[in-house]
Amino acid sequence: MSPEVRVRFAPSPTGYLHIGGARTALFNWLFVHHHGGKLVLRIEDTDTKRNTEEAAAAIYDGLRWLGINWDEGPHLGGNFGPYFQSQRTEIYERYLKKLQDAGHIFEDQGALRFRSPREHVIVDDLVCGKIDFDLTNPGTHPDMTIRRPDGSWIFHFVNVIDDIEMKISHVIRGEDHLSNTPKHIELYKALGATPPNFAHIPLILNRDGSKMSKRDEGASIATYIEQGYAPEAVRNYLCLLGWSPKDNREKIDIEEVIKLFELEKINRRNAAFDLDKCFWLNGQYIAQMSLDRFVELARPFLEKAKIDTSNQKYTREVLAIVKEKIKLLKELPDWTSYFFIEDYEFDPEAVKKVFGNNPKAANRLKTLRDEFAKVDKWDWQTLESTLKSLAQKLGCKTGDLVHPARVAASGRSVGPSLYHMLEVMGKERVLKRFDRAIAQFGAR
RNA sequence: GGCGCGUUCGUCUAGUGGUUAGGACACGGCCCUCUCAAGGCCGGUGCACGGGUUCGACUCCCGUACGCGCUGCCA
Repeated sequence: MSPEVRVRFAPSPTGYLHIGGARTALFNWLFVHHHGGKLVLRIEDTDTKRNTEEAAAAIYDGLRWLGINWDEGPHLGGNFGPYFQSQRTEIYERYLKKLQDAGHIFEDQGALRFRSPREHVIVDDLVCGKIDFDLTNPGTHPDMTIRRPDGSWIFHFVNVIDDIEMKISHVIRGEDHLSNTPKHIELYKALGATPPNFAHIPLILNRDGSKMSKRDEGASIATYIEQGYAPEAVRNYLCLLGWSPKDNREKIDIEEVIKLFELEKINRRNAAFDLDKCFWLNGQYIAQMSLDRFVELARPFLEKAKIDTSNQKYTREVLAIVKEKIKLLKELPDWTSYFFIEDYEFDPEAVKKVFGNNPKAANRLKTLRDEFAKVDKWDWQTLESTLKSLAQKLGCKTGDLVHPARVAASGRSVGPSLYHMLEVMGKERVLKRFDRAIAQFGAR
């Protein structure tokens, strides 16, 4: 018989989702999706009884954003709840009684400790292999505390109880727990339970190898949400930390990862988090995603910047031409605001560079304006050929017309392809903008 | 200190006894070009060190160094 695959992600509610936690959750999720089974989300709030829901919200948000859905847990329930440790006291009492009756527990200054059997414990880890821990020496491996004098529970105990009660088949967690595992196995044995399979995955560190803490750049998933990363890109990057498809692919969709994912192929060495590469991968995702998806991701960022997106067709056309330029969604307002308002500001640097020391620029712009006024078919191809033939006629470089036109129409020197930009803006708007610029910069 | 785990370009990685040690990010150069990007091409940088084993080690074994984790009445 092969029992159902049941895994869990068991964070404690700290108010944010750590990138390492997210990766642990992701590997659990991948494992379940590869084999079929259930992912349980369990909130380990033994220590902090207050504000659990609030502090756990960041975890829910982060997981949902990454597309990591759970099958049992908060908001969903399930047959093995409650899914908050703070609500499971009776269960823990029951198991404690069992251990006490069997003589495994002793009191020490009001706290309760588990008496170790003092044996070697073999941890047969799916990632790390067989490891022999010698727990015979009480000096180096003291009997663990399972309950404090105030009655609150210690992680090692409740974690094991919950995994037994929730019928967890595979414990996939950070390598920081590897050394705790033999202690946990002692508990399983004392309770007559079969230990689950264990898989300890490497940790995620900073670029310099130091431990990533809350303050470090990129440590919290909230950062990626705020900066405007595409969730599928961050998820892809996370997959590549400690795991690889082994065929040099970097951008690989999640369905493919699910198909290839195996715990045995996870690396054993800690990985440094490379924000540059995550950023690059995000750019790849944005460039290659559908326009529909881009529009969907862009919406909240435009709304937040109070950009009027009521003209959906126009908004979509604008987004289509800036899509290939954007690396982070938070850049969107900067790249698009001038499409939506007429009183956009002129970047002084750009004005100076284009009109400042070249009196001809405004005149050229005027000439271009008159040529454009005659254009009937207002598309980028026509605009390009019109502009280029005018440049030839005037004996100037294409850029001599392009730059003034760009500054006139957008107020800045950087932007998407000029011709596409003008096409999207439409003839009437463009001519008006040219007129405004000619009036403003031509008379000096 | 003790115990455990790890060590291939700066970073993520491929590689499991015989390879010019491959890819990607980042970096530098060139090309393309209306700006900024993107893209294309080229380039440098790596098997921690020392012993074995072997005809032959990045690859196997031992040691050293370094890193990380655990060693809590944190999780």
